[in-house]
Amino acid sequence: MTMLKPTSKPLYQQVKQHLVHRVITGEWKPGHLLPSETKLAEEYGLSQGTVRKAIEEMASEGLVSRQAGKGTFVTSHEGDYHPFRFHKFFSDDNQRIAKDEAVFISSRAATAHDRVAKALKLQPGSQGCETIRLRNSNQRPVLIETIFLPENICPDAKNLLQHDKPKSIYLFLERHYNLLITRVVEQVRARAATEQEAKLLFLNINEPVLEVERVAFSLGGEPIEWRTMVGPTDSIHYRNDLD
Amino acid sequence: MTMLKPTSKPLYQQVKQHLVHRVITGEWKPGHLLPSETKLAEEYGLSQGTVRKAIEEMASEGLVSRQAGKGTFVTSHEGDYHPFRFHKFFSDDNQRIAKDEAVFISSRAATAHDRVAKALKLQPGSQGCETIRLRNSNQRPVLIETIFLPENICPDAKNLLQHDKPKSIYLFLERHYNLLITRVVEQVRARAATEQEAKLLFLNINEPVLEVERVAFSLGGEPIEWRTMVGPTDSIHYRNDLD
DNA sequence: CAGTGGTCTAGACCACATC
DNA sequence: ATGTGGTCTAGACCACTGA
Repeated sequence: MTMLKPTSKPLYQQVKQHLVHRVITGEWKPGHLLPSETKLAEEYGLSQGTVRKAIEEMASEGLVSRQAGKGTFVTSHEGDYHPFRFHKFFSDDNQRIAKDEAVFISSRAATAHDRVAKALKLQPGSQGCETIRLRNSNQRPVLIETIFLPENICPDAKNLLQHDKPKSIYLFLERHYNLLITRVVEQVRARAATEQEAKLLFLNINEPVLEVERVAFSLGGEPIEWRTMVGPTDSIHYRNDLD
Repeated sequence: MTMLKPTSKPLYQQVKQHLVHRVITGEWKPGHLLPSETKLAEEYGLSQGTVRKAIEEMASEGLVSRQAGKGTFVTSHEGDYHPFRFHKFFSDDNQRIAKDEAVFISSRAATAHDRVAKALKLQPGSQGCETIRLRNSNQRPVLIETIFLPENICPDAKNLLQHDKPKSIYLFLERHYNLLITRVVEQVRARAATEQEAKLLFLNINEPVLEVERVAFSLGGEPIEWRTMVGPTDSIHYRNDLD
């Protein structure tokens, strides 16, 4: 029987905390079955109702999912606190367009044009690093990402990016600049594909594409990154879940 | 003692639905104190635990807030539950495209086509009410809304809508059917305008438009409404704020 | 069939608010 | 002192799952 610290916190909270710990440390991996309420109640020396309340909170937070008759399973929590949580593009068969490695097209020094400078509150003509990547879905290029990072905030980004080629820019910003992105604002539009876009995405020119323009802010509320994501939406879409 | 319908739904769900109704209809107004669990349990002829579970769900959804020793209060849902909180369209000068009255084009009985039936989990061929509205920005039509409401959930919607012409469908659903919309899922795509759309929006045919397809769910998690919102994005955009 | 989670009951004790 | 919600227990019955 597992012992709990004799704090004043409610027992079900302590149980929840302990169960979360066991999930995080990998004792129960994503997709795996947890012991039944009865077993856990016995293990912790508590009633089933108390353990139930702990598990129900975890379920409501999406850490586990419950199925009557089968049991409680650890959710594959690729979903919530990972660096792709801002990525809203999904294929029409419900796969997130971010798992596969992005293809790096180029990474070069660039001047912030008006649209970028305004969004990131930079002096007009400020220097930075512009990176272009391509994302695939079902072996087909579906998304062009154009990413601008200001030189004054992210010095030497060009070389670091060319060396790292990270899957996630936000993981890269954490590692190299200690910048944690906590908020993004996106503007979504429909427009015709440019010649360059049509070429990269194997489209006809003037075909409709979705353009997402994003500004990412750090923990302190400072605008850090500007990017656009452009692609056709016949086999993928932008999904938004609101409550 | 209040009677509940002898359906197969769990009692606490029925109690919750009924309590929500009493809040919406103004029996208990924002800021007011609800009867105690004991009183309500007595009133409904159920155990305190069952009523408790109903109230706890309402609290977790922010409809009421609880204070030990004092009681349960209706949340002043001025800020959070307002009916336009799901409306993500803004003009490029940052005005929300929803304040002005929508122009009603038509409201007619219709059969749910495949896309609708699948999204709302209806039998193929189910009946319902299809409403088309137009929204303006700066004296120009910019958004076509096509709204489908199932007949079995929203009986007589056609006549009620033609009579009311409500600014907000969700306010309408609350008033007439006691349905509180708490969650929507949207899929956003870019595509070419159809002939009819081009005519209504003063566009050339095949011009790129943004299409937002939405499914709205009630408090109980049941899909209620299907709609699309279609428009050009040269003077407006779809904005998403993520943290 | 036995085991699981889902629902519902009926009690108990506690800390906190109010009067 | 009384009433509130917060926690905890111990049982009951159900529907669903899988062997």
